[in-house]
Amino acid sequence: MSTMKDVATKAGVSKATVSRVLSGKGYVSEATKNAVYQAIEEAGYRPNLLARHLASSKSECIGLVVTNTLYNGNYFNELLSQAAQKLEDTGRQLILVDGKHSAEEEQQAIQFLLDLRCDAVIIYPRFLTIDALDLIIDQCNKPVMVVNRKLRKNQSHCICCDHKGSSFHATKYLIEQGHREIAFITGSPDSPTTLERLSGYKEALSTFNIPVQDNLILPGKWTPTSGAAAISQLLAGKVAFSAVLASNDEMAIGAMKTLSEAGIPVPEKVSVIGFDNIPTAPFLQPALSSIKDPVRDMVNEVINRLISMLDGGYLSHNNLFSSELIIRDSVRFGPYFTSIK
Amino acid sequence: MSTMKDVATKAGVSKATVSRVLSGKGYVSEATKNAVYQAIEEAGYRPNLLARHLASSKSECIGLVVTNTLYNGNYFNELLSQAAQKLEDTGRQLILVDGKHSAEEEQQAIQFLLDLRCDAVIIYPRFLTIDALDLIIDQCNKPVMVVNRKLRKNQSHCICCDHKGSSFHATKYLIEQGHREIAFITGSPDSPTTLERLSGYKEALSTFNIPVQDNLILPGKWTPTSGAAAISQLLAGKVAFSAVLASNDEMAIGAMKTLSEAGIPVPEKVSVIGFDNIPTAPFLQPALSSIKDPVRDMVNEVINRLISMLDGGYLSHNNLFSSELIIRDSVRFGPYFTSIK
DNA sequence: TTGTACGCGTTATCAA
DNA sequence: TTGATAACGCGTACAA
Repeated sequence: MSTMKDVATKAGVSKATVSRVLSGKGYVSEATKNAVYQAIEEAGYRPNLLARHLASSKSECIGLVVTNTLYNGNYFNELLSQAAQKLEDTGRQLILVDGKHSAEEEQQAIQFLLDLRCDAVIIYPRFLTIDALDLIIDQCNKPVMVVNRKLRKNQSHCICCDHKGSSFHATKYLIEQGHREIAFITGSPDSPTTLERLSGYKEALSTFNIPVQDNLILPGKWTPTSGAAAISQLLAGKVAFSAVLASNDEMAIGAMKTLSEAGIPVPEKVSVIGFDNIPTAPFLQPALSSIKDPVRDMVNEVINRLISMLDGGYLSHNNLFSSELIIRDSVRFGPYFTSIK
Repeated sequence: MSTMKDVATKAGVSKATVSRVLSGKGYVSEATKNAVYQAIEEAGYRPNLLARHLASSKSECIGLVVTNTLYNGNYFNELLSQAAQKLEDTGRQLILVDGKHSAEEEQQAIQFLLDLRCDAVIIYPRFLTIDALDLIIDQCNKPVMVVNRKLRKNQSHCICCDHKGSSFHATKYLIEQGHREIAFITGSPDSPTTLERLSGYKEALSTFNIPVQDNLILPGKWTPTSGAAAISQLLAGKVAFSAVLASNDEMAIGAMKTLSEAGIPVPEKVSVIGFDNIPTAPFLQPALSSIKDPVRDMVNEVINRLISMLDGGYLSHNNLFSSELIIRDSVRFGPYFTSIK
């Protein structure tokens, strides 16, 4: 690879002049400017970004850390594409690195980006605790934003979705439709989101003086298979239920499959609501109502706030974004298995 | 940020010694080693990767270029997660950068990775032509691999899926089931994959002496909506058909929705096959048969070959991977609209 | 308007 | 076993 020095000698000028031409800063005569451009062309010169970033201590890069176990599903796609598109306008590059599958590796990924001298870092955490994240932000001199985790200390460095609130509202909606036996399928036990959605469900029941039944709460793992298994378990136990709230759409889809195989029509006999809103789902299963997370809006806010930290100028703050309940079909009241009970 | 020099003075040694301790190369006494470790701890030292990579001209990074318009869909997810997981084992970092939405920007993204001195680059091209890609590989001194594009010149630098072959076989399968009026929904016109799948369809028809009917070939845009529209067009034109081959699963899903709304049972009256194999689809619509692209296998081969270019030692070559036809439900023969015709 | 010289934080090659 | 010192390629005061 040819360097700036090669270009300089070829054009008969010094390195400094070449640098000036490239950066557009400082005065250069038209004549030498052209000579330099020609030399660049002839040499097939390309700047070495490592050297440039090292010398200038700027990189115009924004890092994003996501665990590869999350490299699937609609949520990640929206996060990534929105971040990339939003950053396009600012002339910065988005760099995704793998958080792999442990808190330690997640932290290493952040360190990697920092060591690469990224201008800022976005974290969509999976394993790191709130305290660990707070500590990282404290110790780090670069702007850091955390998506989907409510921090204890650095609250302006995080953007969250009101999972508990939206779960509460979904449950409330079902109750208002007349449902009283509402099954709930949880997410993986290690996810904070799992707890938030579950607590929203419980709180709504309490608010309406409906007792929480443990046998209506089924453990899931975010997958269609686990959703299907949850319903099988319910049916095998002959537990009465007229509605299902699944902690994501994949599980809701699995649940609906089991229901339909058991000859239980949705939503005539059982209403189903999922979270996260898979785009293709309504095309296949209009009866699946869903709660749509405002991923795009959150990412938007994250980037805005990062830019403001870098350039200044941004003011408004909104930490907690609310989900939207999408009713794809009338959710009707028809308690199932009540007679059997 | 503290540097190696800080650590050196704190430990009472020279930079060179610190470097030796960190790299593990060269002889260092246990005593000074410990002193250095302690100084590193106290200083909260972190290596500057820019400087390291600059000095060593190695980065242990592999770049991946994908257009952000492709940051959705199952295909991208599999590509990304497989690449990340595969690279984990080799101790290298995967860096995804955005190819944005033009050939020029796609090339810039590659240049960016090269300028960052990535050890190798993987391209999943969307806009760059074969010739442009060949040129890039010729001019580039780093290993470059192209996914899903058959190059003219640097054939060992690309891995492809046999789209034409799999489309041929799917069509052949339908013909063998007795179908003769097979509708085909294309992908976006600017995609090479679109042409390959279409030509496989046409070739199969020719092979069995079935005339290609232009009014059975509908333009799609990869989306469920466009698939639905294609079938609407078919029905409005009262064109006879007993099977649909959609160029991806999203369109197949859209097509099935229109069919079911029109009261046409799948697969009893019309058989539908899609490409790419969305994981959740079978949970919702068992009647949708699909052709599964060997994304994981291809990425696997790409990484293997890159590693071999970097480290040496890899031998076998397989440029063209074949898809697998997944029949989710018996595809039956039942020409639709034949009576009307 | 241009060139010189130093710094950015490492690695790597010599001597010592 | 260690320490100077020269790269690595570029940005940038400062001087000319």
